Amino acid sequence: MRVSSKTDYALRTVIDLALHMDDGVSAAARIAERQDIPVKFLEQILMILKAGGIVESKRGAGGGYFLADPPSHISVASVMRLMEGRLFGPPVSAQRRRAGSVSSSKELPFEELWANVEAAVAENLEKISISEMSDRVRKHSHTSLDFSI
Amino acid sequence: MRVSSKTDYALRTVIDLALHMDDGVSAAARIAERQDIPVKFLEQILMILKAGGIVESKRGAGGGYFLADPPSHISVASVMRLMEGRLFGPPVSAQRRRAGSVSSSKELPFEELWANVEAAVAENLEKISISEMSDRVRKHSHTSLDFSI
DNA sequence: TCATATCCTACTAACACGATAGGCATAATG
DNA sequence: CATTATGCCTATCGTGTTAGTAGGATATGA
Ligand code: FES
Ligand code: FES
Repeated sequence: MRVSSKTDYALRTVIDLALHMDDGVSAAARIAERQDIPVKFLEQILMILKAGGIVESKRGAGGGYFLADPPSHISVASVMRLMEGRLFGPPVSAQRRRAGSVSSSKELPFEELWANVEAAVAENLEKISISEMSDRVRKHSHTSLDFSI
Repeated sequence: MRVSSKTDYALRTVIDLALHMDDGVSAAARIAERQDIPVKFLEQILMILKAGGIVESKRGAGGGYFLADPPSHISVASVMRLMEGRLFGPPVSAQRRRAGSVSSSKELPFEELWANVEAAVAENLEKISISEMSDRVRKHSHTSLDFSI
């Protein structure tokens, strides 16, 4: 079970915007090179983030993107939910499709199981804000100047 | 983020085996029809479950599969981990592949994040045993005889 | 008017997933 | 011994999702 690249990129993007709030707006191209994300792919991600109310934008020359809310008010969960839909969902097996989503009573224990896990994940990710994440990133880029070969 | 059908099938299979322990071994074909899983697909899943030490098998006529351990000693987590690899892992983005898994220090906060979530998921799933799951299933197939149209 | 942006849609390549197929190996049964 | 029932193993395939590209329309500041 892996997180999608899209979600990964989205998180990096939002954190990047938090780290560069003072510089005013950030053009997609700027973010892309800072975070090493394919520009055109990033544009799509930014559209989703905008539709989801996480970032706002300013068009035209000198334009770019910026966070719609203070970083401390944005949770990792909200970003992830926007990109992934459910944080931890049940499978949509062919079996289920054959049954036509008639969720028989035998399915209930499974639904309960997955719901519990999803709740655990949500609890975890709701607690972490983008400002916490950006703090961590900042700390790490200071401490290690990376003299490795 | 959805659980794969493979994991879903594997769980149902193991629970099915728990429910039919008295009948001796269960042939793959039996399990397949009881759980409505494509037989040949199930065979592959059973191979994995066997390699993972969760089920054992008896070959030849009258053969079949059975649990390697008592259901109370098998956790949902162990089955799921076997099928999915990591319970909740980081993405393997092209970015990361370009970097050649050099996990720079900037990645650490992310690794920490995913590791925490994975731990939460694990904690949740480690607690639930197959015997609990089979109990729940049993209870539900008794209580509701499903007179729905 | 030009350069620099966002915005939007369509397309495509690669991969993962769910599933299928065919055949070999082993064991029970008569 | 032949037959039948099973597990064991590998290859292949169709489809959907994912990750990434491409091109251009639209807006804005200088
Ligand atoms: S026992 Fe009925 S869903 Fe938990
Ligand atoms: S602050 Fe958590 S990884 Fe360094």
